[in-house]
Amino acid sequence: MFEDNFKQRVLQVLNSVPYGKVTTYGNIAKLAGSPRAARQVGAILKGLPSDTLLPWHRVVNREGKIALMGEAYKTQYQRLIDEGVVFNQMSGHIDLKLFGWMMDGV
DNA sequence: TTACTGACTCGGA
DNA sequence: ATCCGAGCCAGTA
Repeated sequence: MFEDNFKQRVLQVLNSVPYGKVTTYGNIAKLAGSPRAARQVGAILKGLPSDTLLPWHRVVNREGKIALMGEAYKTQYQRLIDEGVVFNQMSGHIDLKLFGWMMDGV
């Protein structure tokens, strides 16, 4: 009945992350009802089709850094830049105080 | 059914 | 700040 799959709820939360903002794997897991299932969020994003309309690039780790490597990193980085998200050039992290969406510290 | 995996997170050194 | 070890839990085999 009303107990949707964890995956479906994660996708729903992800779809509500606003343009120009970012959130963390752990935060999405919490909003989806499983605070400790951050790793599953990553696994779900990994399985998304390349042509998905979901804003998967707005998800970073708790340090405000992109969890991907190589080409995928560049893709996510560029898409965030296009949305106006600012990266600290020295450390490569995003200031979650400014760009974080529904984060605890805010 | 059990065992292993990992786009994560946290606490301690 | 960095590094390391352990916990977590939904998929997958």
